[in-house]
Amino acid sequence: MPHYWLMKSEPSEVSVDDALAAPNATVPWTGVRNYQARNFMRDAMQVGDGVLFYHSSCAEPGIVGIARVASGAYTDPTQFEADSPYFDPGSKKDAPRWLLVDVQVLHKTRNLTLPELRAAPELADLLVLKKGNRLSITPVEPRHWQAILERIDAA
DNA sequence: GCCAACGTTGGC
DNA sequence: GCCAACGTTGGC
Repeated sequence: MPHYWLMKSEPSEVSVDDALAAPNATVPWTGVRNYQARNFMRDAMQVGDGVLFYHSSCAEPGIVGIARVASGAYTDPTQFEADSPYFDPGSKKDAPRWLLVDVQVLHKTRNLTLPELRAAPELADLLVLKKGNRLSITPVEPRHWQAILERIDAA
């Protein structure tokens, strides 16, 4: 039983176009520094899970691509790189604190914007739309996944 | 740039 | 274990 996820990326860091341009359209999802998001990757994600690629902190936030989980969780190397913005001096090599998965973009979509998502009654319970939500990785229910695919094709 | 909301830290 | 202070996220 596959799971579905929404994963946020700042396009100024890694946009969907950046990901598509990478070898095999696959990028390591570096920089997750939140325990809940890490635990999703570690405990629940499986290779092949569906991913909604979301652009955050930009002019037009929204879902911009369909992707898949392309690896199991493994150590995020940037936590040990002193010159990285994701450096974590508290993480030890023999007990890494942070993990990542590889994400493969399958195709771009039109930008299904945040206002559109908010306007869709069937998406009222989508976690990323909840007030105060800051999680960079959230699970997506199958009915929401389906509704979002339909919304992308519509319009 | 502002600010609401949330997570983390650290003193006690 | 509590909670105030602080830092970060992310939409606007």
